[in-house]
Amino acid sequence: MSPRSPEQYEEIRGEKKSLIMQVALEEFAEKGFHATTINSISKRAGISKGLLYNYFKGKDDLLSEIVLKYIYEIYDYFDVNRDGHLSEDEFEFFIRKMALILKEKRDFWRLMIQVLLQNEVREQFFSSVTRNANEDGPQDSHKNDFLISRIMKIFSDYFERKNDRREPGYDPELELNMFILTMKGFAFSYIFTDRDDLRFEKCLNNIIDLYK
Amino acid sequence: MSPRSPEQYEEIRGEKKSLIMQVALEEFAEKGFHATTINSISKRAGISKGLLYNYFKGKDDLLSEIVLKYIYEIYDYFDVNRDGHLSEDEFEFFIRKMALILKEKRDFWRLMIQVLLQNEVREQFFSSVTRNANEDGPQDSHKNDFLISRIMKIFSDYFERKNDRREPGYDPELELNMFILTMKGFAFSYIFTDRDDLRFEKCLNNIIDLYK
Amino acid sequence: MSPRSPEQYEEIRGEKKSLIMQVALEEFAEKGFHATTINSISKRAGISKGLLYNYFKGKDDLLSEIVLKYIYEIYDYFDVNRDGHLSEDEFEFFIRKMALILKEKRDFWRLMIQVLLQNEVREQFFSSVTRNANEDGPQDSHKNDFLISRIMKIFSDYFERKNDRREPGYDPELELNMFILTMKGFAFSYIFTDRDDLRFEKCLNNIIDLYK
Amino acid sequence: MSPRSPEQYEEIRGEKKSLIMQVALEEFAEKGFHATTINSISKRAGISKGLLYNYFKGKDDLLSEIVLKYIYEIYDYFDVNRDGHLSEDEFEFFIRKMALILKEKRDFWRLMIQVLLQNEVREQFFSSVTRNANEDGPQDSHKNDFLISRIMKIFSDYFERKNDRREPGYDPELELNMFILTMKGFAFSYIFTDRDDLRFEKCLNNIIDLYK
DNA sequence: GATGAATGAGTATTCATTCAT
DNA sequence: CATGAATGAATACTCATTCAT
Repeated sequence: MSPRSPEQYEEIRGEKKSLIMQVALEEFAEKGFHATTINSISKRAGISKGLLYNYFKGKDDLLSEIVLKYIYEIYDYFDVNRDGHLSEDEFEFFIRKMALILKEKRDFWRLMIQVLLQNEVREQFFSSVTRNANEDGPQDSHKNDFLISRIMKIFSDYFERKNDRREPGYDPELELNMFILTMKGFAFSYIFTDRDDLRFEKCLNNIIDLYK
Repeated sequence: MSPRSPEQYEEIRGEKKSLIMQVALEEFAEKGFHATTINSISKRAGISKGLLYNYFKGKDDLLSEIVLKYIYEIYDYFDVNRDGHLSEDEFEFFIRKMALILKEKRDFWRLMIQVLLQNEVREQFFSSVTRNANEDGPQDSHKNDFLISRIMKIFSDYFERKNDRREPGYDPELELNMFILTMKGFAFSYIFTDRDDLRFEKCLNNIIDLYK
Repeated sequence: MSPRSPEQYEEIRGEKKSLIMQVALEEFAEKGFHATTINSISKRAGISKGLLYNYFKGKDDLLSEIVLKYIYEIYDYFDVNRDGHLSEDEFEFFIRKMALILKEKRDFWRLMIQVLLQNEVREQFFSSVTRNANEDGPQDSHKNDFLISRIMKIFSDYFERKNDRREPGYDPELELNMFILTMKGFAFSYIFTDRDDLRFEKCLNNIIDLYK
Repeated sequence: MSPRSPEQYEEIRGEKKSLIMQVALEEFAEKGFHATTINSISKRAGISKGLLYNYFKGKDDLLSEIVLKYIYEIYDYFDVNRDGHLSEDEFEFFIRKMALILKEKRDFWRLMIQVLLQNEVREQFFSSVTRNANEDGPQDSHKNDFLISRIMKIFSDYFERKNDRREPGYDPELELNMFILTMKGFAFSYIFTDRDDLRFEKCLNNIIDLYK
């Protein structure tokens, strides 16, 4: 007789929203953002089209909520709020964690690549990131950049520190860039492959050997 | 006022077709395949919608013709019909050529990534390739695979040959995979960046140093 | 903690209903009937959508209840249940009262115009009215007509009576029609203007001078 | 075999566009803007929904094109580009022309009232008009105002001139406002009535008698 | 070859209304 | 009484494709 409590409503909303985002992510990853219809998402989620619009303003809003949610999740994964110092063991841990995230959030990365392929979006997102990481100046912590540039800075410092105890020809900036490039190669190979592959494990070990 | 010869007609047809494909590629790369309309393509090409359908069966046909055309172009770039033997100098030449192609055909690669993101397409395309390249058996020359697997085979042989004169721990298959992975990293970094970057040149030299 | 008496419940119901109708009228007047959503009404009234359906069968029902309520209010304003005789002073009082009602119920009139713009509704509403007023026969007191036609009849009689003491060319029916027409002009000018305007007062006085 | 000439295409476009606007106006006038569907318009015009969007950007664009078209038509009707001087005969001609336009464009006026009922739109449209007309200063011929304010100025001048030869109590501004008000009353009465009515002719004559 | 008007199936989105709690 | 999640029919709008000229 009596209506649900606000907490009950909040819980229902939270669960439904999660469900929709999960289902939508899968569809987006499989078929692409544009090729995925609101219809198929709601069908697959077992809800009506209208309900989806109770939770999201539209298809674009759904997309950006998904992207933001996962970015924050990944951010939390790395617990970036540490002292900023990366030991060699932590470095290895980091790399293996990255591989794990690639595996567990493969759908998200596929979606992310689609997003980054659109010219306008890409620039806001990535451009400033690498630039910030290579600079020594105080971090310019704009909202968007903050998450990734923070990680980049930690790696930049890591390779800078290795500079001290290496041979003269060692170029820390080149080393950083090559490391990032190699990780991107690993990531994209992984994302574009469906099944798990024994070779990836070997490559990962090799990358750690090379840059640790 | 004399009527054009059949050859002239053929040439006109060829040029128009090329123009349309060129324009379509740019639009696809900029806005994505689904977000690009036949209307905008024909407008930008300065022709009518109807005429486009004189040259292509439909939007999908336009896409696959573009993809095939560029794949063949890239294939020709490498002049793969050689003896299959790759010297160290040829290896370096190859890598630099690849970088050049990335630069000149950036639009194509952006489109290609979109294509490969669609699950069904991806599998037909890439999966068999790397497997073939790692096998010694006679080449399985299916249409699609042939082009890329042929190149892969040449690289596979290259690293196999280096095995003979290196230290005991050398693993040619791992070396091949790491090389491919690194090149992919280089490629994706390049594709997703708009402006040319000094760092890419340094990275390229480093890659050559590492794997030549 | 004692349960409310039935009377209290009834009072609460009445107040809630009034609140909803008041809010709905404002929204209808501002944005138009179709452009106003049940959602915005209930939000603005501080209640749930469901509750609104406890008081009204639907959006249409809400509309017609509003229209009827205000018509009766206006009817009461004029206290039409008099003897039907209109003195000159009462005539002036009437006109000024009309102006007052226009001012105080501006939202209602804006809604009313929307209603009358729909073909089907308009006919039921206004057509018979003026005809009735011009006829001498016994009033055809259909529900809808009754309210307005009663007023019209009073005015008709008023101008008929003036006929007796005026010059030969005096046409009471024309005078009635011109008076109604002028009042309509005044009304519409007023309704379509947001701010109060000094000129309206002057015009009103002029109208009274002309037809009193 | 050969395609239509640009002129032929232009002709087809023009006719179709007119047809759609005509039909849309009727529907808008009958059922109201919001209650009219693109579907019903296209059905009634005997075309597909898609075609409508070849000619108009959307429902709103369709509306504003209709409104503008008729405003310009009405403007032309009055041939306002005269010397600005209105003789008594021209005054009468003007009034009768207005009545004619009301009759012939009744659908348009019904639509116009709907438009003016929306708060934002109304202000841009009418507010500046009457103000401009009452001022003596040089006309501020902003785009929107120009059409109507020009007409208003002519009437304003007309009543100003009558001031010279009338008795002392004559107030030209009041006379102008009363005239406008009366014409509005005539217009609205006319617009809200379906059939033609003998009484309107009588009223019109009376108005001319009063203000000529 | 070439044009662009015309189609219609498909898509995102809205909103009155219902109903379990 | 009261709530707001849930529904689904309806609606504006898009776009690949066809076809008469």
